[in-house]
Amino acid sequence: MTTTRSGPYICGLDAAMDVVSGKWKSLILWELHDHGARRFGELRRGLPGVSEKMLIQQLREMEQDGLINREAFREVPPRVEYSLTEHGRALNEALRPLGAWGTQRRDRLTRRQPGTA
Amino acid sequence: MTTTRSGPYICGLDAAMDVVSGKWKSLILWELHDHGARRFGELRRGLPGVSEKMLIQQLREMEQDGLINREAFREVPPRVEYSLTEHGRALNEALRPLGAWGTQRRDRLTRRQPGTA
DNA sequence: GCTGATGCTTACCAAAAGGTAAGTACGAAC
DNA sequence: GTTCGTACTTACCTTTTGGTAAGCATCAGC
Repeated sequence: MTTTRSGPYICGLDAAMDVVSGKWKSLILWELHDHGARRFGELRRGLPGVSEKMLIQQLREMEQDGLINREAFREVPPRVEYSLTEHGRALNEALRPLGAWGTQRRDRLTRRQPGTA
Repeated sequence: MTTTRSGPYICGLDAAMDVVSGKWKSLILWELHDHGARRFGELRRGLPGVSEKMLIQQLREMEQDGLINREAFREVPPRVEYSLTEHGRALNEALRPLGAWGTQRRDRLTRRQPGTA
């Protein structure tokens, strides 16, 4: 896929979910928001359990969707830095209430099923 | 699966995405928010393209996750009404900024690729 | 006793998403 | 010339998700 995704969206939420769904994307957004520019390897170490293939795949899609910037430095060994674009930062702000809701939900769950979470 | 989902969430966003991801869930939330209580058939007609299997599946998961109520009336032909719980309403509120962001994104896309969306 | 309406359930299949493991390119250090 | 570190790439496989189509249970109306 060489262009940005754009299904026949029914509503705005639809269009946002399309961009944000993907096992690691919200975590990548968070990581970049927290640390500013990060290298590929730093991201990999920051996301426990992600494989290189998955990480790159999600980064590429997010780049195509205009959420992040990729800057490659022509050095050896290579260095590549990822950072949020303006749209990415705005998305992160828009996700904040959802994150807060999720935190409350997680608290509810762990209080009721202490061993499961 | 008889209990609520609860993976080992990394952050609140994670926990929220788990509950909201699923092709029709955000649309169901929106539909219930818009119309209040709705019958199974009304929801099906309100979501263009959804199959009965998918609709029920998503409704069951959302019920288990405490987002919606299911009320069955013992009539013939049967009548079942779905409505948002308090948590469901709170989730909808938390999704509002994300929906707004998505609407902006959709507008950007349609302005730049007029035939694709 | 057949049809219709409603809300499911089931079996089976296709597509998409995700995971594993190995390989590549580059030059610097040894 | 072999090893190291970085950032990928590729082939192959498994798991998850979504879709299709048919069937079921109930009773009212005809």
